[in-house]
Amino acid sequence: MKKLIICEKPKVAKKIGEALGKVKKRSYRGVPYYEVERDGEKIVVASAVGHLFTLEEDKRGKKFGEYPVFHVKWVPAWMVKGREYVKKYIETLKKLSRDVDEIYIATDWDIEGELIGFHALYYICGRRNAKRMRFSSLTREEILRAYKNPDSIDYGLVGAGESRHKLDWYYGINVSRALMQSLKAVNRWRTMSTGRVQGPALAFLVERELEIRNFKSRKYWVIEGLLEGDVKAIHSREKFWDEGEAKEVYNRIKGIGEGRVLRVLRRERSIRPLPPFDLGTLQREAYRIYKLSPKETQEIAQRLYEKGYCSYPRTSSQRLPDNWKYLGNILRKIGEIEEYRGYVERILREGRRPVKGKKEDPAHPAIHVVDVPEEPLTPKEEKIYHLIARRTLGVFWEDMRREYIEVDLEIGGELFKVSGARTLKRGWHEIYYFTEFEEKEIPNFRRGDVVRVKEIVLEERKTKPPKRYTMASIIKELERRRLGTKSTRAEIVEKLIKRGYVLEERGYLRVTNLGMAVIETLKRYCPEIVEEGMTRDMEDKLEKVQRGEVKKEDILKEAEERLRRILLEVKRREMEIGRELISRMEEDKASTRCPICGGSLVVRRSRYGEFLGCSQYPRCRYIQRE
DNA sequence: GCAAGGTC
Repeated sequence: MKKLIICEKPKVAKKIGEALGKVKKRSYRGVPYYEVERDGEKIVVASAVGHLFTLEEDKRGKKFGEYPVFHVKWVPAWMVKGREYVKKYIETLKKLSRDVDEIYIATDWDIEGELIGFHALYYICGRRNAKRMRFSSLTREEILRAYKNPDSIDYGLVGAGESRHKLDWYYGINVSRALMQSLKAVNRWRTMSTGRVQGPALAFLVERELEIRNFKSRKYWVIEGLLEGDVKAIHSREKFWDEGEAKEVYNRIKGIGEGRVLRVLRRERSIRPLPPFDLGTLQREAYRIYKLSPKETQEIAQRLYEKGYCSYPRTSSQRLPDNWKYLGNILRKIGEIEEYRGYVERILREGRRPVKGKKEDPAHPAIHVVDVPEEPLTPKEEKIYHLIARRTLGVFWEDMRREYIEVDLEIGGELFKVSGARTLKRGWHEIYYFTEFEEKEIPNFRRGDVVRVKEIVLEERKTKPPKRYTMASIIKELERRRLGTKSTRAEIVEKLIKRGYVLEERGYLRVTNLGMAVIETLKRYCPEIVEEGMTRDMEDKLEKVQRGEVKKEDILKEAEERLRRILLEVKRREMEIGRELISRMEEDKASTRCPICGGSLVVRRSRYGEFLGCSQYPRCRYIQRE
């Protein structure tokens, strides 16, 4: 009996192999796989590298840029630029599956995992049936349990997965093309895109942009009492919206030189260590502390993972593995680093347990360091590594103790407040010192004390518009709105920037006029693509497909018909839309400009086909090559 | 060339 186990990624193949027994590592065309003997059977554990197949348009008889298009098929992903490496994985699976009696699918337990596994089985191994290992963590016990009690493939889930890809393709490709063809209709060109995630993401950036544009600042007044020793007391009303009222209070008390302490409230608070990193939190912290973009942080974390220094980065878990032996080993390793030794020794000696965060991920634990770098890291890798290391260690450490003091003060019959805060014990903050806590010492007020008031100040202030999103805050917002996945959010944001819909300006994301125009156009013609409800709606439909309540062909057909109607209308108005987009784009002086002379780029035709050239030809002979 | 999703 010979068995083949197909995993989602190489690292998991290794883990599963090792859980099943003593492995022999082999490789074919540079792709590793693992052989194990178990109960007299030979087991080969190999893997995919995520999706091995991708959707491609059936271009027969189609012109470039034509829409609508709905005829797509699955093709090997190595046919796509930049993904050539997929080929050797497909070839390896093909070779290994030739003489096996039984196949186990051991991809991640989710919609994409089911599809990845089925595609490998169907297109590479030429089978429809296999056993299915489902595990929610990669511990030895869990892997063995999944191996001994295999499930079967959930074809409903496979159908839902296929539908997810196709729906995203239908909407994304067609509406993107409609935008581009609208430009082309007025003889201009520019890469444009939108989709189920990009659309709503840009839409809520636009929403914030409009809030800022339409913001009317309001005046308000604050009254402060300056006390001895540079202490500020603030009138308990905080904001006076009425100038007359503020002045009345101010005039009444401005000459008063004394105040009386009514109440002193001291509260001690314990602050638990910040939980271990999920990807989103790591991205936010790396941006906040080092100004690394979420995409770069993700790439660095991926490299640290590949080098074996950190755990799997694409996780939404905030919990370390629940395995003391494993954690102990890791801690001992981190303890080899001089600056961490003292902490590690105490954690081990006292058997300290890590705190957990709220978020969980069935497939992976929180991001943690797993080893000490042997080779020197780049400066940025160094930063991320130690950020993760300190976070990991801090999770085991003691609570921080803080004291917050609130003082109520009476000045001329008005209530004022003074607040102070200080750290009593740093605890975990000693290790993970990247968060700042305000230290605001105030005198030791006691109830009944009479305090000298040096001056009463009346200040006019203005309300401020809401802040724009940053690279970091938008990732969190996407997460909150359940748009995109932990793996794709950073890329989505970069894409909006690349398209010229959004600019990063002094650290803040500002929507360009083009970005605004794209959303306005989409809202007018196909509002569903800018509504985040579309994701929710799609998920509902996919669940029905999975449960077998609806046929995938039906929901695909429905989407197709709907899009055909919408796109027909868009096509009829291409020139109008194109003109609108162009005029808004010009306001941005965006990169439709010729980089040589500043003229605009226009579509030109030669006997070799169409190309983009400078409008100033023949004065300027610039041609854009892509 | 356009999406979104997996992974190196």
